[in-house]
Amino acid sequence: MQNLLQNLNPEQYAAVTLPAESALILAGAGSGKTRVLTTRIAWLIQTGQISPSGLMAVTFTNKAAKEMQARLSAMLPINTRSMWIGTFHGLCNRLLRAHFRDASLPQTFQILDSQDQLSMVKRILKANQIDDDKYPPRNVVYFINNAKEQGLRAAKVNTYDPTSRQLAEIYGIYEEQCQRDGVVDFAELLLRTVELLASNQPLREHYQARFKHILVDEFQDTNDLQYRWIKLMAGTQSAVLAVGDDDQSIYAFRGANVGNMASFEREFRVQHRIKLEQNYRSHGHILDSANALISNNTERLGKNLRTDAGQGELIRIQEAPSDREESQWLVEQIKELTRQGIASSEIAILYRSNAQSRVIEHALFSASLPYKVYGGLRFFERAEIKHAIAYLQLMDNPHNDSAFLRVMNFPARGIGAKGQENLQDVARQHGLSLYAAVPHLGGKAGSTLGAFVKLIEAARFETQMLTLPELVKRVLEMSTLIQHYQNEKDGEDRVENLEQLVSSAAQFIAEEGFANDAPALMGPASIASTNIVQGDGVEILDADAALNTLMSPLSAFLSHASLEAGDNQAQVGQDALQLMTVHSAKGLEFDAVFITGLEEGLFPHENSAKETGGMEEERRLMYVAITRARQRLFISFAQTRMLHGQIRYNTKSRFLTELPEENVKWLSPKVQQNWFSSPKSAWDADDQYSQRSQFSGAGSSSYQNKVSYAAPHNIIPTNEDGWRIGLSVRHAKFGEGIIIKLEGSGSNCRAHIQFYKLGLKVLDLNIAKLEKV
DNA sequence: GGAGGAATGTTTTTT
DNA sequence: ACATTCCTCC
Repeated sequence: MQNLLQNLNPEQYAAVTLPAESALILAGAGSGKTRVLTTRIAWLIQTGQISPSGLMAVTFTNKAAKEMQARLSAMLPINTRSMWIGTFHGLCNRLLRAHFRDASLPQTFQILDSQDQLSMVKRILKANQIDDDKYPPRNVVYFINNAKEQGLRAAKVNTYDPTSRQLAEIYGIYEEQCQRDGVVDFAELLLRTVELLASNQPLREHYQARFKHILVDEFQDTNDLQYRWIKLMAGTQSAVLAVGDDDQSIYAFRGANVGNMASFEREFRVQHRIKLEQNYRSHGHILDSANALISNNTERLGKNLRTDAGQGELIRIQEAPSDREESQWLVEQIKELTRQGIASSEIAILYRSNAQSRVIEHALFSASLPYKVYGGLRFFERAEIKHAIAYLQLMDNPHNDSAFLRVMNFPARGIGAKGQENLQDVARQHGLSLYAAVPHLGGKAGSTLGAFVKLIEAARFETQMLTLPELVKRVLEMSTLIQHYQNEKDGEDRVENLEQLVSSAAQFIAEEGFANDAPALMGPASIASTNIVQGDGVEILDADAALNTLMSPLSAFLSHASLEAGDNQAQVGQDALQLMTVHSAKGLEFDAVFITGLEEGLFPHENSAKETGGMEEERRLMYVAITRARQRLFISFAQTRMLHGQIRYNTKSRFLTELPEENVKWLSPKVQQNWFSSPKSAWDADDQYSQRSQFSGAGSSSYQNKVSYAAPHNIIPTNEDGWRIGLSVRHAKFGEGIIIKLEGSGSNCRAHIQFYKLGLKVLDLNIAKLEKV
C-alpha cells in the first residue's frame, strides 16, 4: 500500500485517501487526474474498504476506460474485465442486457449508431410524406436526441406551435419504430436505463446498495441525463467522486452542462473539494499564458496551475500573410525542431476546424514530412463494414429494418426502388417488420425479396452452431459481399477490411473472455443462474459486468461495433507529425505544439458569438490547446485564408492579445490592428477614433511593443478594388465606420463594417455606395 | 444499376 | 474549394 501512495503530492494524496463521502476534484490540465482516479480505486480495494464489484467508474470514451483498466491492472492483481469500469453508454448497455425484460427490450436488442439513426428518420419522413425541407432530417435527429437528454418521451414533449407538434409526432413514430425493430439509439441507452431505475424501486435499491463508490471522470462533460443516471445509481448512501475541470469544458455544443458540477456539490452535499493545481506537463511561460488567458472568463470555479519545471521557452507567435505562407512557416519550424532532435510524433499541429488541415497537409506533403491526421472514418463506420454488420444483425434479429434496408439490395439483386417502397407500404399496413412483410408481397419484387429472405434464413440456420469468427466468415461468403468487392475496381482495401472483420471477431472473443468454442448465437447460461429472485418477485441480476456473462458472442460483438467504432486516431509508434482539431487534442500532450489559425472568426469561431457563453467556450478551447504543450508552443495566424472557395481577410484573434507580453515572442512584425483586435475596445469611446487615425501613419502607438516594425500597408492585403481591412469608410445612411472583414471578391464581395453609430453591418460592395475616408 | 452532372452545405464529436 | 448527396439518363 505504501507503494501506491508514494510520490503523490499532498493534494493528490488527500484526494486518493478521502473518506467514503462524495467529493469534487478540480483537476487541472496535466495534474495527474487519471493517476488519482486509478490510485483511489486501488487504495479502496487494497485497504479492504470495498471489493472490486462494489464500485463503479464511469468515463466518456472507451480509450479512457481502457486506460483506467490497464493502469489498475498494473497496480493490483485483479481481473478488471468483470469490474464496472466503462463508458456511460457501455455500462448502460450492460444494465439493459441484464434487465432486458424489465426495460421492455428484446434480449438481442441492437444499437443504432448516428448514421443509422439519421437514415431511420429519413425513412420515417418519407413514409409519412413529411416535407424534409421544412423538417430537415438532421434537425429532427437533433430534436429527438435533445428531448431524450431532457428525459422527455414524445408524449411529454412541450409543443407550442404546429412545427413543434409535428416534430413531437415524428419523434413518436420514431419511438414506435425503434421499439418494433428492437433497436435503441445512443441517447436511448441512457434514457431507458434512467427510466428503468426510476420506476423499479427494488432494482434501484439493489444497485445503490451495491455501488458504495462511484467515480466519474470528466464530470464537466456530463449532460443532464448522465447526471440523472449518476444520481439514481448513487442514491443517498454512495460516495461519488466527481473529477473534472470546468476550464476544459468544451462540449456544451453537444449537451454537456458544466453546471452539473455546481449541482453536484449542492445536491450531494459535498464537503470535500480538492484542487489539483500542480502541473507536471508544461513549462512556466506556457502555463502562465494559459492561466492569464483563462482568467478572462467569468464563469469559473477558480484554479491556477503552477509548475516546478522552470520558465522554459517563450511562446513564439507568427503572423503570416496567407494560410499558405503560414503552412510554409510551419514546415520550416518543424524542420528546425527535428534538427534539434524532437521526434515528429512529439509535435502536434492543432487547428480549430478540420477544413484547415488541407493546406497544412499540402505543405507537409510537398516537404516530404510524414504526418498523420486524426479524426477520419473509423473501422466500423466504413461502408463495407456497415454492410457486413447489417448481415450479422439480421442473424440475431431479422426484424431490424435498418439492417434489412441496408442490405436487401446490396450486393445488387434486382430489388428496385419501387419494390422497396411497396414492401415498406405493406409492412406499414400490416404493422410488420420488413422481413415479416415479405410473404405478403406479390409480383416480381415479392419473389426477389423472397429469395433474399430465404438467404437470410439459410444463413441463420447454417450458422447456429458456429463460433463468432466462423459465423462472420460464413456470412461474408453467403452474402457475396467479398465477391462483390473483388469484382469492383479499387475494391482491394474493402476486401482487406472485410477480412480484418473476421480477425477482429476472433480477437474480440479472446479479449472478452468468451470460450473459444462458444456458439456465437447462444446466450450464456449464466444469465439465468445469476438472476436471483427477491422476495417481492423482482429479478435482480448480481453478476459481474463482463460481457460474456450477459450476452451471446454475437450480441456482444454487435454492441462493441456500435459503441466502439474503432480507432479514428493515427497509428501510435510511427514517427509522424500529429494533425488534429483542438477538440481531439484534449487529454493528449506533446513536446511541441503548433496552434494555427488564430484569427477572429475562425478561433474564436464566428458561430460561437451566436450562442450564449460561446465566447467563453472558445476561450476554454484555446486554454485546452495551450496546455497540450510540454516545452515548446507556437501560435500562428494568417491575414488571408481560403475558406469555402473564397478568400477571407481576417484579423488576429483576440486571444493573442490576452497572452501576457512577457511570455511571448513575436517572430513576425506585429501589425497594427489595434482598433478592433482588443476584446474590450469600445466602439463608441472617443479615444478609439484617435487610435484608428494612427493607422494611416506609419508610427507605432503606445499600445504597441517597444519595437517598431514595417508599415502595415505592406502586410495588410488590399483587394482588387482597393478595399482592405482597417479602411475607414463613409456611408450615406450609416455614417462613418471601419472595415473589419472582407468576404469574397469581384462581383460577389461583401464587407463587414463596424459603424461608429450603428454597429456592425454587412454590405455588398457592388451595391453599397461607400466613400473611402 | 451505375455513370456523370447538379445541388448543397460546410465548427467542434463521443457513444 | 471540395466532398457528399441527389437526380437524371441510358
